Amino acid sequence: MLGPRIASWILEFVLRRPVEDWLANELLFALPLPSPLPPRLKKTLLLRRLSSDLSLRSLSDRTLLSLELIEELDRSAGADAPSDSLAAAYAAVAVECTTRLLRRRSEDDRGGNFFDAVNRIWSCRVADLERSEAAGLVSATLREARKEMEEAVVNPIVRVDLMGRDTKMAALDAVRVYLEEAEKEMGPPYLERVAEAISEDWRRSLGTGSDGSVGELDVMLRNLLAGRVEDGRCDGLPDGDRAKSSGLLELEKLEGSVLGRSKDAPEQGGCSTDKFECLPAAATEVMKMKYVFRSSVLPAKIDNMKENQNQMYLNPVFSVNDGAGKGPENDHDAMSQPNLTDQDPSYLKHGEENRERTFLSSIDRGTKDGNPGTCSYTRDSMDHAGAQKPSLMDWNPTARKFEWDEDSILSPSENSANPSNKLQSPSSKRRKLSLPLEDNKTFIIRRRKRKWSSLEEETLRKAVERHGVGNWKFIKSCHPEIFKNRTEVDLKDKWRNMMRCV
DNA sequence: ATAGGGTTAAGT
DNA sequence: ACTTAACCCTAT
Repeated sequence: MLGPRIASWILEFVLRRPVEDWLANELLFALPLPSPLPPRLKKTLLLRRLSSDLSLRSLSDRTLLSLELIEELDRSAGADAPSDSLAAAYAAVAVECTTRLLRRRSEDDRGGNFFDAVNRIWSCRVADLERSEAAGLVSATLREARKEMEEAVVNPIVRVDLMGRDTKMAALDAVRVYLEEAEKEMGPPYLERVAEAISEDWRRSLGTGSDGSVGELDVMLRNLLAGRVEDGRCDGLPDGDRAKSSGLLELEKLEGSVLGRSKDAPEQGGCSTDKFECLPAAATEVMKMKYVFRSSVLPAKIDNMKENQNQMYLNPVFSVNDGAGKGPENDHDAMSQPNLTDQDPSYLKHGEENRERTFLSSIDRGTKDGNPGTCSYTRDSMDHAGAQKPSLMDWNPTARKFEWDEDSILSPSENSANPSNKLQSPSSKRRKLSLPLEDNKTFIIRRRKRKWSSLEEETLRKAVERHGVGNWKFIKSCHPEIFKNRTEVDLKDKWRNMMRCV
């Protein structure tokens, strides 16, 4: 049996190792993780995401978001204030996210993107931050930078000065410094600590031997995946590894004693959770987190394991950062990555990406409304967190539709050739949404209705006042946190509604 | 990306 | 049963 707690340990361990990103992702999907995810695992995922950005040398708004989420996570774990290095990284990345648009200015763009970015990042995002509980992220440096950015909007000399600076290197360095510090603070992966306490030999057999070879670990993980971790059961390990697997079981039992005497273990600053909680596995949050991570680390198109394996051999797109404090020396060989988008990772793009069969089994096919044709997610993070802020790892809120047919569950690759077919009704303009099972065996998932909060309404009202009607995407990007559960279309619809009442 | 028509479901 | 906010689909 592979319990949720052990699954967390394994994932944390893997995330801290230089395994391929796709492998880590597959494991994220395959493992029976607990829900809510343990804070320590969340933080590990976020750090890994940062690490990925760093090794890809791709800093974007999503990097900013990662840093914000880390701050929020630390804060909810009781940390007083974000560390200097976190605040410094945030400031440096914010500066880079703005100035890079200055550098990239092209013939058809007369700096408009830069002005947009200043507005979006500095006038909206940072201003929001200042007013929020996350104000700790707003350092003196950040304030100064904000002044400078706003000055740059009106003063070409400041812009030229900005362009002359290597803000990218500065930001990458700042992120690197923070990462090193954070990983040090986290200490070695939990699994490693437990294993260490039990047997040096066992630890080596997991592939963390002194030769630093990852091959063995890769093989083991692939076996694990090939065997499909189902129903919390891990029966895919080769015989030789079963012993290790049951060793894990023993570990779980030993958790108390081992951790009870973990004085020699490194301090667990920042993220207070020294140990993973063991909570019942509810699919929703786990899925959310999986989405966040998957969409953030993987290249846009990931269809199945086989393809990914091919990709691994033929086209090793990702140069995964060594993670666990191996140091900054590999900066030079981190080539720029064509496949990486600047998109906010927490938002999946389109239907095709949603059509992942891997996690179908985890979807809550709620039939509480008695409608057999609809699957409903219960993804209201407020429900879990009470009056708390929405979950950090909110599942992709912009996903609108989810569909598949029975055949594609059995053989996903064969039927996914032209997914858009299924969207079109052969005859009429619109499909009969209420009978999805009858005509084409397609499920339609409708998002749960969420009433607009007064904060959302007020923010929208002000934003429209400021930026005008119709700039929905821009407005959303100005308030990524407030509108994280809304699509641009939602904003538009809401405005339409608000206008109807007046 | 956005506008506008259409659908769903919560609330009365 | 009716209203309407929230959500979905698709032409442009």
